[in-house]
Amino acid sequence: MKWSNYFIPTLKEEPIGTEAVSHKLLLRAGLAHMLTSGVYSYLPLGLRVLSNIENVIREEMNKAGANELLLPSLHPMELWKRTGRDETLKDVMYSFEDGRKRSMCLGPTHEEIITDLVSNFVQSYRQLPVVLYQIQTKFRDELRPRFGIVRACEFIMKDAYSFDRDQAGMEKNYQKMYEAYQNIFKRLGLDVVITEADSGAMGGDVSHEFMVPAKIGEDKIMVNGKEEVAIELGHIFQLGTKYSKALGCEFLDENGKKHPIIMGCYGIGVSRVIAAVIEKHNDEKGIIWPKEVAPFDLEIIPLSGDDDAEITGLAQQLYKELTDKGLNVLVDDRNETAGRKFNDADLIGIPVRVVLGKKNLKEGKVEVKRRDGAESILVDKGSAVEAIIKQVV
RNA sequence: CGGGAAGUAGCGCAGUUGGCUAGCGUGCAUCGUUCGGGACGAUGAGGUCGCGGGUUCAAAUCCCGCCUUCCCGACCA
Repeated sequence: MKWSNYFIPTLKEEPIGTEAVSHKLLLRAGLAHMLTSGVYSYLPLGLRVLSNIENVIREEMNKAGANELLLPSLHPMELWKRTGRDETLKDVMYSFEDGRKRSMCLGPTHEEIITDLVSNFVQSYRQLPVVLYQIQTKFRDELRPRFGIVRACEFIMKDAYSFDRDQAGMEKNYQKMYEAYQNIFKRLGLDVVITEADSGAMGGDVSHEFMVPAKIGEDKIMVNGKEEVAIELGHIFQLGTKYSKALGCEFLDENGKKHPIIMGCYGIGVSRVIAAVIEKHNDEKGIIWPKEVAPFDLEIIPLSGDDDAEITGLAQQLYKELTDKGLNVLVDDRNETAGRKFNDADLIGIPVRVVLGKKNLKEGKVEVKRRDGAESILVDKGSAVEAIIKQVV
């Protein structure tokens, strides 16, 4: 990708009304833009990061045996009345009457919807277990949105639901999800602290939260004697039969006897993960993306203010060869000064930077530098591709 | 929803004891010189001073009401 063809509106100055480091960098690096309090647009670079996070989650969910689907955001209130959550979640629900005078809401979560769906198709123990998940926008009327995308009125969540015939089966799926979550956060470069938690409005007996200690946390946890604030990124619940009973989601056993399905649900605040990753991976110059999250694998910076044909040509050649090897490459081909390119590169935090400059090229060398390391290395132009790949991997 | 702070050019800010054509930095446009850490010069475009009302010869500035945003608290991925 050429920078000149890509929309990366970086900001030189700190945006007003930002406190958290991750919030400042989210906006300065051109990842997102606020439409109104608690509502954000994801710009091309931010969308790449979001997609990377989603894909890590997808891989681990699929590995754990869950199937992806997509549920609607627009719900009839009728379904929510059947579990009584039209009342318990009243304050956070965006609800309204539509043109046909139907009472509707925008989904703040999806237990009711998925349970209703499964009840339509599952009748027998032979069809169980079923584990489904989606990655979708949730709507919550937050009175106080916070720290940019950390607590927003519209945010992206991965929510999975398991349906089993008995407690043992549900606990098995719960354990699989627990392990999948550990893998996900590890791959995303986050050290999570797992705590037993209160199930709150979700219901059920057992639940665990996946927390990342960070300054902008909204929850207080004990890290195993000291109190720390942390961001809640994931929460898994053993729901039991609360929703299946209320919505008639039942199956027949071997003896033709009817039972409510035993459920579990498993959420990750996907958009919130971006903030957590930035919060944990930055320095005074900008973001330092972990490999799996980074919007590009590497950035090539040709310093060819005078339209130097050798530098421009080498940039094109490296771009092609590295792209052919399957890497995502960003080339800062803008007609900007070196200082500006370097500062923007540090800000957007691509893991590896390759600088093509006159002085080094005279010696037949190009510079390769990792964003997370201080020392740059000089490599022969001829063997640059191999040397660069070594740094990326 | 309680407490605090703030709204002036795309962005960051100054101006607020009422007074001339509302200013600075940055960004943007054009031209020239630059080109390894946010370069320099010249010219230029860009404003319902958050909104509405009031006081006054005169309001960005004073008064009243409202809106919006951020931070702390209570509540949730």
